[in-house]
Amino acid sequence: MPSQFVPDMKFNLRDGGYARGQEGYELILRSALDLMIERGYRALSFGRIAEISGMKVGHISYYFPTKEELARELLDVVINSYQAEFEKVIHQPGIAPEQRLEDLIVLILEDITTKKTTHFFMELWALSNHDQFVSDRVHELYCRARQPLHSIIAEINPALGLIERETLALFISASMEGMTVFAGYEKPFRNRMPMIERIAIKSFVQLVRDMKPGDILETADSGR
Amino acid sequence: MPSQFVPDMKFNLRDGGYARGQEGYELILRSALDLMIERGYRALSFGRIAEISGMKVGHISYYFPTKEELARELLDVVINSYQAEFEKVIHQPGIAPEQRLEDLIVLILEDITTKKTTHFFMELWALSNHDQFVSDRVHELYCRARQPLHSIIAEINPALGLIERETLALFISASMEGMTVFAGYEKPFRNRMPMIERIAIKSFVQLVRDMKPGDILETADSGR
DNA sequence: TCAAATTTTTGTCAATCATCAAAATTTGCA
DNA sequence: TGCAAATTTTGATGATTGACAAAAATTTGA
Repeated sequence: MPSQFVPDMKFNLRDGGYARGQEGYELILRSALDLMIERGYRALSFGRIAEISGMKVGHISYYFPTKEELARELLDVVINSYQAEFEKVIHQPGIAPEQRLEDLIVLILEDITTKKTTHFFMELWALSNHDQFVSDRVHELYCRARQPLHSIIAEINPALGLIERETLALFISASMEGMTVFAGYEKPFRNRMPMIERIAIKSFVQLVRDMKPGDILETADSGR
Repeated sequence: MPSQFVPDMKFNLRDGGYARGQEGYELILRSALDLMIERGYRALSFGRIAEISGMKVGHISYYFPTKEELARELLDVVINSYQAEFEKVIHQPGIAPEQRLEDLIVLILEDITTKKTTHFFMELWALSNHDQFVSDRVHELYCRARQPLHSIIAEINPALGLIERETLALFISASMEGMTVFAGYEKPFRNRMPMIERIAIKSFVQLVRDMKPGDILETADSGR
C-alpha cells in the first residue's frame, strides 16, 4: 500500500542546477521522508528510495553523495517545516495569556497524534543518542518550540526568574512530548487524548500560575 | 573503547542444553544489549555481536535462528529486568501515600537519566512504530509500571473513578517519560533534573490531591 | 569409558547495501 | 545551428548482511 507523501516540506533551493534537478532532489527527499514515516530509519536505503521514486539507485547518490548527507538534508527540510509552523503560533493578537497557553497545549497535543510527528520524531530521538548532528538539530528545534511557551509563562507569572521560567517551559514541553509514547498515532491510549488535554490544561495552568519564586530552586537541605 | 556490559538482565533458562550453552546464550544477549545501548539498533548485526563477544558469526545463528528471534529474546530479557525492579517498589510498608508518590517520582526520574534506560527505551519507542511485537511488549511493561502509581492515586484521592485514576496515572507516567528526551543521559538539560524533580513532585501531588470527580470527563459542551 | 547430545568451527550463498566512474543528456553560448 | 561544458542518468563494484549446512570438537550421562 503506497502511502501519501507527507506534505509541508520546506525544501532548500539547489545551487546552479537544471530545473529538472530540483524536481529529482525534492522527489528523493519526499520518498525518503515517506520511508522514514512508513517503515522507519531502518528501511531508509538508496535502493528503496529508488524503488518508490522510480529512479535508479546510482541516481540518488548523485544528489546525495553519502547516505549521511541525505539523512542530514532530510532532517533539515523537515525540521524547517516545523519551525515555520511555530513561527505562526508566536504572533497572535491580544488574547489572554491563559487562553494562549491553552491553545498552545491543544495545538501541540493534537500534533503529536499525527503519524508524521509520532513516527518521525521517535526516529529522531533514537538517532540523536548516537549522532551529534541529529542531536543538535533536534534540540535546536525544541528550543525554538519552547519560546512561545516561555513568553506566555512570563506574562502569566512575571515574578518568576529566568531559570524558573525556562525550567517550567521545559517541564511542560517535555511532559507533552512524553504523551507521544502513549497517546500518539495508533498508540494504545490515543482515544484518551481528550481527557489528557483537559488534565494538561488544568495541571499546567495551575502550575504556572501558582509557582512562587524560589519554589523549585535548590535549597540548603536539598540532596539529603 | 569496549564498554561495560549492562548488568541486571533476567535471563530465561534454556531447555535441555549444556551449562556451556547457557553461557553462550547469555554472552550473546549481553553483547546484543551492549550494542543496542552503545550504538543503537542500527548496529545490531550477527557480525558485530560475534566481534565483541569473541564468537563466530555462524555461532550466533545457532542460538538464534533469525535476527528477529534474537531481538525478541533481548527485548524479553531486558523488559523482565525492569519488571523485576517494579515489583520491589509495590511492596512497601506503611508510608504515607504522598510520600510514596514522591519516592516513586524520584525513582523513575533518576532511572531515565541512566544510559541504559535513555538509549534502550528510545530504540524501543522507534521500533514499536513498525513492529507489533515490540509495541505489545513495551506497553505491557508500561502498564505494569503504572500499577503502583494507580494504587497510590486511589489512596490519596479515593473519590475518583476508575477511568479518572487510570488517566491520571497515564498522564503522570507519560509526562515523566517525556523528560527522557530533554534530561535523559547526556541530554542538554540533564543538569536541570533536580529542579525538574521538584516541579514534578509539586505538580503531580497537587494534581492528584485536588482533582475532583468529573473534572476531566467529557462534558456536553466539550468539543465546541 | 563410551556413545549420544550439544556446541563450535568453517565455509558458502544470495540478497542487499553504499559508492563510484563512465555514459548519456541537457544547457548556454558562439 | 553546433559545440563544449555542465548536469543528469545509468550500470557496475566491492563490502556487508542474515542465513544455512556440514564437519569438528566438546560435554554429558549412563
